[in-house]
Amino acid sequence: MTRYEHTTRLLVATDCIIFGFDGEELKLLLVKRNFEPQKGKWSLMGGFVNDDEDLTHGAERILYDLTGLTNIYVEQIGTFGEVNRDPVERTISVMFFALINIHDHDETAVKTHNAHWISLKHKPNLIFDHDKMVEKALEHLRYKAALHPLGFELLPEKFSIPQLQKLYEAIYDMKLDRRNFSRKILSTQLLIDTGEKNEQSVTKKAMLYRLDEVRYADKFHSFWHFMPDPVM
Amino acid sequence: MTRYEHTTRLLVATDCIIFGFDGEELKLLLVKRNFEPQKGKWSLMGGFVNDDEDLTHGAERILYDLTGLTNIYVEQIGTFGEVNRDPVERTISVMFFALINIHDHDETAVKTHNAHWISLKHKPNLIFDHDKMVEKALEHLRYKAALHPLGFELLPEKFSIPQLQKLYEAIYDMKLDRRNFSRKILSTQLLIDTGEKNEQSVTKKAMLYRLDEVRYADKFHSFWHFMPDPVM
DNA sequence: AAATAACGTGTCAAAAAGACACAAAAATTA
DNA sequence: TAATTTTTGTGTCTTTTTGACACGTTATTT
Repeated sequence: MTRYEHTTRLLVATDCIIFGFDGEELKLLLVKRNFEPQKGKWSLMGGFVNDDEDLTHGAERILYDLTGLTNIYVEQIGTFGEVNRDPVERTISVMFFALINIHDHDETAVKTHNAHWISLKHKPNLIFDHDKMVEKALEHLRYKAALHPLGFELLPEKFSIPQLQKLYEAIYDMKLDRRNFSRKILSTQLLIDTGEKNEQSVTKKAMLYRLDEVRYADKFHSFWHFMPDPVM
Repeated sequence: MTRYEHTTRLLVATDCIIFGFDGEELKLLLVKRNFEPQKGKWSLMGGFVNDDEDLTHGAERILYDLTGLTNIYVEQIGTFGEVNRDPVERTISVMFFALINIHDHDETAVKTHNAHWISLKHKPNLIFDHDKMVEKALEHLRYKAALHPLGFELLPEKFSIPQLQKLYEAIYDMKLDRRNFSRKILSTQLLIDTGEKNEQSVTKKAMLYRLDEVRYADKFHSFWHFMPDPVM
C-alpha cells in the first residue's frame, strides 16, 4: 500500500497570530496584502504547508521570514476548516499563536512583508476568518496567562514588576491592585533581582528582575492565579 | 482567481479520542482494525475529511457512526502533521476529544466497527502516532477538568457526589478527601438535589443530583479549583 | 445485636486573597 | 531651597478558602 485511493486532498495552510507589547498596549503584527487575493486588505501572516514540512516548521518558517527571529514562543491553538472559509479554494488552516518582545525583531524583514504592529484596540477587519482567529488567540492568551507565567515572553530580558503588571492589565483590559499583584508574582519565586533599576523611568526607578529560567521551565505547567477573578 | 496554483494538497483526517467512565475506571473506545493498513492492530476511530464537510462535521459523523449518538461533548484539541506520521501517505490529522456516558451508546454500532471499551490503564499500543494523541487528550482532560465542571459529561443524568468523586479520582489517578471534595462541588451551586437516592448502592444510599443546566452553561468558562494541587 | 461500610455534615487552624496605609525615591514646581 | 507630584516598595488587617480531621447516620452483613 503506497497511497490512499479515492480520497480528497486539501490545501493546508498555517496562520500566525503574533502578539507584541510596547509597554502600554497589546499589539498584533498584521500584513497589508500587496498580493492577490484580497490585495490591499489586512490579514494575518500565513502560508501553505509544504509537502516535506511539519506544521510547526511551516509556522516557524513564516515567523522567521517576517521577524528574523528564531526561538519564538509558539503554540498551536487549533485548526479552522470550514468548507467556505477561503473563497478561492477550500483550505484548512492551522493556527499558531506567537509571543515576541516587540523591540526585538528585524524591522527591515517586517517592512519587506508590508507588515505593521497594530494595537489590538484599533484592529481593522481582516480577510477570511482571520478576525475569528484573532479572537480565538486572544481567548487563549487570556486563558493561559491567567494560570501560567506566560507574560515574560512579551517583555525584554530585564523587566520591572510594574512593567509586568501593565502587560497583564493590557491583556485583560482591566486595572489591578499594585500591591496584591506584586505579592502574587513574587510568591512564585520565578523572579531574580538583578540589582539594577529601570533608568528609563522619570520618577522612582523600579527594580529590574530577570526570569529564573530553571524554575520557569520546571514550574511552567503548574497552576497559578494571576488574575483576581474568573476571566472568561 | 479560482484556485491556488503550484501548491501541494494533503490528506486531512480526523481522529477521535473517546472517553467513557463505568463508575470505576476511565475508558477509551478503541477499534481493532479489520482493514488495511495495520489490520489487526488497535487504533483510534478516525476517517478522512470529505471535500464538502467541515472538520467538526467529520468528527461528529465518525462519532455517530460508531456510537449512534448525537449531542456528544466534542472539542478539537489540536492537529498532528508530522511528515512521516502516516507511513502510507502524508496525512494531517485533526484530533477531537469526546466525552460520553458509557452506558448510553449503541452497542451494535460499536460491535460493527469492531470497537471496544478499554481501560486507560490497560491501553494497548496503538498505530501511527495514536499513542501520542491519547496522551495529548488525557492531558487536555486533566487540564480542563481541574478548572471546569467537565466531568458531568461522563456521568448519567442523575449522579451522586461520591460517583463524581470516583470519576475525578480516575481521571487524576489519585485519592481525594471525601469531605473537602463535597464542599467544593456544592459550593459551585451547579448541582440540584433530585430528592432521590442511588438505589444501586449496597450500603447507605447516596443522594442523587442533576446538573443545573442554566448555571452550567452560564458558568462553564469560569475557573474553579477542583483539584487540590497543580496537576501538571 | 454488633460489626462494617458508605454517606452527610461540622469544626478548626493555616494559607491565600482582597482592601487599604504608609514611607521612600526622583523629578517638577513654587 | 522647600513643597508637591508621581511612582515604587513594603506592611497590616480582615475575610475567604483550603486542607486535615471527627462524629453521627443509614443500611447491609455477620
